[in-house]
Amino acid sequence: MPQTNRQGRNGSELTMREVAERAGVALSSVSRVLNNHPDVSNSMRSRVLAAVSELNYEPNLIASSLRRGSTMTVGFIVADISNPLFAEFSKGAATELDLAGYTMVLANSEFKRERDAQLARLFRWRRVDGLIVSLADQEYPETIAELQRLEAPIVLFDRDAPKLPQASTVTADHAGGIRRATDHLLDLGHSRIAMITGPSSLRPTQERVRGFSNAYRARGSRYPADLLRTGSFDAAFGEAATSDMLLRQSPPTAIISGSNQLLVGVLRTLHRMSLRPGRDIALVSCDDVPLAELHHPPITIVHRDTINMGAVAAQLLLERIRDVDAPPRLASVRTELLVRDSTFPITT
Amino acid sequence: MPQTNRQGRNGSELTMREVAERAGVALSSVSRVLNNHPDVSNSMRSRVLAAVSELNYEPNLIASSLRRGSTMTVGFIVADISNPLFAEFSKGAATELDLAGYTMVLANSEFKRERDAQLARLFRWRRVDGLIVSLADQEYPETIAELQRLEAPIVLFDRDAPKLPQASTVTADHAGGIRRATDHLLDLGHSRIAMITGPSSLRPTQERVRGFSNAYRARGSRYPADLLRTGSFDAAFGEAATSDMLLRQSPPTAIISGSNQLLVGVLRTLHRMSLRPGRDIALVSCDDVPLAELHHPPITIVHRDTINMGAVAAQLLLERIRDVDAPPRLASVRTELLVRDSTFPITT
DNA sequence: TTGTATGCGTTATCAA
DNA sequence: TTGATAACGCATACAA
Repeated sequence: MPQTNRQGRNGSELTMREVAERAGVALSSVSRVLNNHPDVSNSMRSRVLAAVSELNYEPNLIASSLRRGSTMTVGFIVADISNPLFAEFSKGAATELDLAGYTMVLANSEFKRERDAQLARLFRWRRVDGLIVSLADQEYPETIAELQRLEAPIVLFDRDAPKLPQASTVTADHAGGIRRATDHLLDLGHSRIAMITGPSSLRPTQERVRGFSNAYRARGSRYPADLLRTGSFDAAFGEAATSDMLLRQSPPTAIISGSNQLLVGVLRTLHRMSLRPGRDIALVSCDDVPLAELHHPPITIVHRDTINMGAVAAQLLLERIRDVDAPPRLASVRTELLVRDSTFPITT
Repeated sequence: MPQTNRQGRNGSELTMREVAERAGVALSSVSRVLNNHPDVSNSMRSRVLAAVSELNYEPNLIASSLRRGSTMTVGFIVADISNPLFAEFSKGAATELDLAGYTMVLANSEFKRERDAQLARLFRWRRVDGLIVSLADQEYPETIAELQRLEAPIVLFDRDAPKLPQASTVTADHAGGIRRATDHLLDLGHSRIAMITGPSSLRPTQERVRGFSNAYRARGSRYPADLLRTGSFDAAFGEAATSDMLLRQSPPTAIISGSNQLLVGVLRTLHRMSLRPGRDIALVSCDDVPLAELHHPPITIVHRDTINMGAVAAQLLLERIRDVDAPPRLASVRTELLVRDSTFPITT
């Protein structure tokens, strides 16, 4: 005999079967009542519900998922769950999904592309109804292959993946934000502007570089290629890159940091070198966090509504879960420049 | 030619049945091979695996869960997923659970106690194999009732719940940390020390108050009750409480903030009042975040290893998932005082 | 070592 | 409107 024990009188799980017996009706009727099927009489409904509460019956969502073919579950693969920014994305998404009755499963790739692929497979095996992915590497073939095999809808979170044309995408206007930041600095008289940002293979980086370049080009010049550093999103990279650039013969007079984590590294180096933002060097970073607001002086920021961005991702996904034929969509969240005291006119 | 789509020919799912047919063996043999059952011949293994890869078979974890009675899934209810601290707890837990083959489902109560209860029920219905909970309210009867009905093991995360004696608990030595922080301030000559911390109904708050009180009592005095403010963990409360206290006739000369979020509020008020920590007022906060490290001046912190705390929670849970008879355990993570420039000797 | 057969708890189809 | 019954895909007791 296959043995399973949960609750219930004799050690086996309390199921609809017992409820049906108690109410003196058929198993199928219990199911209908519990699923609000239209064709149930009031007397049937009350008899069943009485039995349900007497026995303290609890539905088994696993069995339900198997039978229905849908798990009411959505996966979200993020690159770094401990980054408060990702935490806010996931909060926005989770709130929206909850409202629709979906449970979000959050997974962390730790910026490892192999992990992306693994997780995509695991989610497929778990039969999620949809997937939101902020890939560690938007080109990695294994990951793309795994995602292509997924029949559930996909939303790419701030990533480009031409090989996944069936996916919806949510992004932020990084190019516009950095364009405004660069214009702001150029207007203040800075010409040696450094930009330190993430991996060059990721959309946010590509967009930021584009915005940076556009600002210079609009003035008939080219951006200083020696002052552009792409690499990764972590503090250590920000720290090293800042150090490097400031030790040059002609150091930058302004720095643009491409993320909150990079900002931590940039500030570590500046503090170590006793350079004060807003006085000795101009500083702009991306995404508003307490550190930026409460730093002395407060730091100028390219801001976006992170909670909302998560919510939009969830909406795009739900749209396609509900309507299989809905075409993939692209949504972009706007950015805005919050000018604070870390940027100042250069005096030559 | 391996079929690339996991849907079978007729649109229905590709199952072990097809694999068995393709390999010319019984359905059960496929299952045995895939589950590494000891009694399988090498020839059987290779035949089955060949068919599996030819057909691109993918297991259905939902069906497997139903049959096995275990979902290889663990729930984690946190009060505020967007707080970087909780994000780190969950990262530590997820990493540990992953290693053991479990998938973590993170849920956010937003510090709403009704949400705790709802989520506990949902997780029960989803048949999670275990649950880690950082309750919004450790007394709320509905939540306690829901948790009591869960037959899967529970780990309380930095919470006390005497009504749940079957649960393991992981906590941090908040009392010791605050005791050291208070001693530090008293040694520096401060006597009007304010403490602003979370809800008085939660363990961390209770422990902090205890540590605060102990420090004074060890010196034969009592802590200044008018300077203790408990309330909530958010920045708004920190901002208001700080404001209140500083506008009194005899304001504190030092402030202890009970969380990273409260710190944000405290600093907002101090900045607004142009009071500089480390010069005009001494400041200690709990949990090291970039803001504390990179603030000017850097802020003295009661530190704990958050990632590790998450990992320990996962370990306690796995211990009881694997051995049903294992007794509940209590683990405590140590805290340490990181003395920085925000604390200084008072000059009267 | 392998095959046969059953049931996990639910939903959906079909008659009644 | 209700009831009987057949899947959903898999893992296991048992027979061979």
